[in-house]
Amino acid sequence: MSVERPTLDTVAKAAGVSRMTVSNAYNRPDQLSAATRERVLAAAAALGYGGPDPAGRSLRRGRAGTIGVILTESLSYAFTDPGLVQFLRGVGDEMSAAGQAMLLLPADADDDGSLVRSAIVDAFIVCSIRDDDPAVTAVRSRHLPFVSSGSPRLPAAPYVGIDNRKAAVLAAEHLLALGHRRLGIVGVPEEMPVAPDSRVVRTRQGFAERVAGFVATAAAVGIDPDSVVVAYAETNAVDSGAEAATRLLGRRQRPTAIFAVSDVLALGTLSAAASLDITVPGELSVVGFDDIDEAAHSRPPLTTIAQDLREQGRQAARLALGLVEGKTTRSRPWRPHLLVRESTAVAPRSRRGTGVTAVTGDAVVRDLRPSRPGATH
Amino acid sequence: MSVERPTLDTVAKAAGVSRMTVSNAYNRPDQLSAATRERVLAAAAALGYGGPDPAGRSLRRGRAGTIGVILTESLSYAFTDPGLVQFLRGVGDEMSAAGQAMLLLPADADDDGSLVRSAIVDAFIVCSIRDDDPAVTAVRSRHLPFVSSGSPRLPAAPYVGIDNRKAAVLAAEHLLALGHRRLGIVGVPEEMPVAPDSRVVRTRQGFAERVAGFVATAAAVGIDPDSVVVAYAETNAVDSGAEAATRLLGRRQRPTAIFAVSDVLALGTLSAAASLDITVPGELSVVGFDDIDEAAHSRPPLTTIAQDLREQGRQAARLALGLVEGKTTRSRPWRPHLLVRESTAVAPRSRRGTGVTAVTGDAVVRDLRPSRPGATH
DNA sequence: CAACCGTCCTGTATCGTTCCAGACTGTATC
DNA sequence: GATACAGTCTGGAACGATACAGGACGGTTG
Repeated sequence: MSVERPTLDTVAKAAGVSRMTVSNAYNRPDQLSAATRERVLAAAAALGYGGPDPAGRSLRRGRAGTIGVILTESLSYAFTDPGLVQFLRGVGDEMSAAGQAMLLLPADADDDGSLVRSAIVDAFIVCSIRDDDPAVTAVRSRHLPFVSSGSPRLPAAPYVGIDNRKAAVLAAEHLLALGHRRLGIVGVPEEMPVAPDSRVVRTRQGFAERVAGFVATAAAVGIDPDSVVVAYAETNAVDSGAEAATRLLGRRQRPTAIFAVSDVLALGTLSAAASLDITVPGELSVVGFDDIDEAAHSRPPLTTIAQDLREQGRQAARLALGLVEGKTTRSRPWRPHLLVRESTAVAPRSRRGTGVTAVTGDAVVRDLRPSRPGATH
Repeated sequence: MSVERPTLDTVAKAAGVSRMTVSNAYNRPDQLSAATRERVLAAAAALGYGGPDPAGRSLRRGRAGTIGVILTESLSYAFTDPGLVQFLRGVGDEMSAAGQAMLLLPADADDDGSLVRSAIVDAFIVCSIRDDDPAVTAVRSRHLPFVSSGSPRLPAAPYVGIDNRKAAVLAAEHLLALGHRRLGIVGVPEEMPVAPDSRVVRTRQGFAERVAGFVATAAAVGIDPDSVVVAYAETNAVDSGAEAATRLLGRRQRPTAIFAVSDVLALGTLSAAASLDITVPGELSVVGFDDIDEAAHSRPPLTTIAQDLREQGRQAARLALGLVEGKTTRSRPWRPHLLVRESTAVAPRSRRGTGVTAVTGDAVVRDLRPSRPGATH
């Protein structure tokens, strides 16, 4: 037993052939006779040779056969976010199909970008990381193709994602059309510390845009923006969402409708309402965001802004794989839509006037649409 | 703009230094003067050099800085299994801490093991894949250290996981102690086709052992093993679980207690019961397996066999990282335990005799414990 | 003045593979 | 009998990086 790992040369010598023949035995069986191949593989087995070293191959070929996925947060947190998991699932779909592997890189363990710099990949997919994060800087400096996804849209890179502001408008329109005038929002701070002990990852999943879009839409029909109270959850987790919603629902004039900037938070909101014996949608309407799997199975099933995160993941992967091949496909922005389930209903009869003229839902919706469609591009 | 990517040599020539000095500018700033370093980096930037190529480094250093995680199924399916996600989360914890990345390899896209053979990693973690799967064969042939996890325990490799049979005994003991005698099981076929269009991955997450352990325990107190009906779900998913449970609950003599071999299936069972207006735990007790996050939040909260999958992931990662360093740490087998929440209760008064002598819970439990503890090791 | 120091930098060898051009067979073709 | 031609196999030259040994140099020391 030698400590040295055998190489193509070792095997070649043992089998009495050239190095190249050994390589061919593994990679191009048609380039040598079956007998020779047999002999070579036998020699390799005897030496405990593990097959051509991928590191050598990757160097020579100039391809890694791997796409790097850079996650906003620690891997640990990433897996707790069902939306992100859906996205990764989509990426995985395409990777499997392309026979490639995916390398998961946590941005939070990578203050100096060293993980990114040492990743043996052909391209990157960057998930919801701000432009000024060291991980993004590192990606740029690698001069490898990359795709940005989620939010924000990184300059000079193909982007997969939705317009969060516009998406939130859909939620607001829906609730206003149902007659709701006392509105609340469960949000997440712009820069969310992922865990108490982790550095503040400069993440931005578009939560702020969602809040802004919602408030602006409400304001457009005469609702005082300051009356739309935003309760911030500490993190994007069910428990935090429940905690924030409890604060909102404990207020003197509690809202009749809550927009949660993610389904996870919306689930927390449902749970908070249940604890306080507030019926949904009878006394409280709840709209979520993302349409994660659980949204369909909650009680009641969640009305939400659906963005097909899995398909977005697929598209991001296709884009990245295409870039490796030198294709510069452009992707169209993604279209979210409102998915009405059972967590929203007509506003309960208010105990006092709201000061806002009642309008029919349809009228409101029409009024709120951009007057010059497409001009916002 | 040249098509050629610049290398250390290109930069060295441009900066008027040796190749090694450029390398040091990136990797060992203390090995050269600040002025030279500045000059080198400026030249690199001007040329659009992306920093030392990790492929070359990996070849030379003989380390990849990456652990490969081989998943039973397509990446797509993997992300839908909360238990597996928890495990991956644990792996991620350790990887982040060690400053390493994790490479996700779907076994199903890898009929011939080519993905495994071309993975640039220092070690593998194999998740719930049978010994005879091509992916496992490929791992073996790589002669790299690897850890097996879940089930089955692969020969000659460190293992992280529980004894599924013993774990299921805990579930059976609990239900029997509550007086249940008409028992049902929601299981998953031994070889589960992950998706209609995918090859049959030869997976085994220990589901069969769980069924066997449960039935044997019931038999030990005089229950006819054939009376313990097993309904097989097509896949390990909530909907499939609900479908299987519905079959079980539609039987003439419907069971008063159901053991689901995973929490996901148990959640499906709860949902099926709700649809059929069967109260849990009043008319039906349900025990799950895994203790995924959702188990605590279901209605009612799920009694389950807890195995700390996240911690198992951590341990698997530590083991793998250790093996790379040449440490041959041995791990002890993992200990599952029964976590009683609110989905189980004393059996409803039976409408007819069961033919089994009533025994107290405690007595049953004691009787069922192995007579020679430790002898099964 | 020789010996020696630390700092900064260079040159060569090597990691394990694959590409490429060509050489050597033996058979078929003109 | 020369030519062409697959089918096999070989040796040299990259691929892009790092390890390592050592050289140049200005300065200190005895």
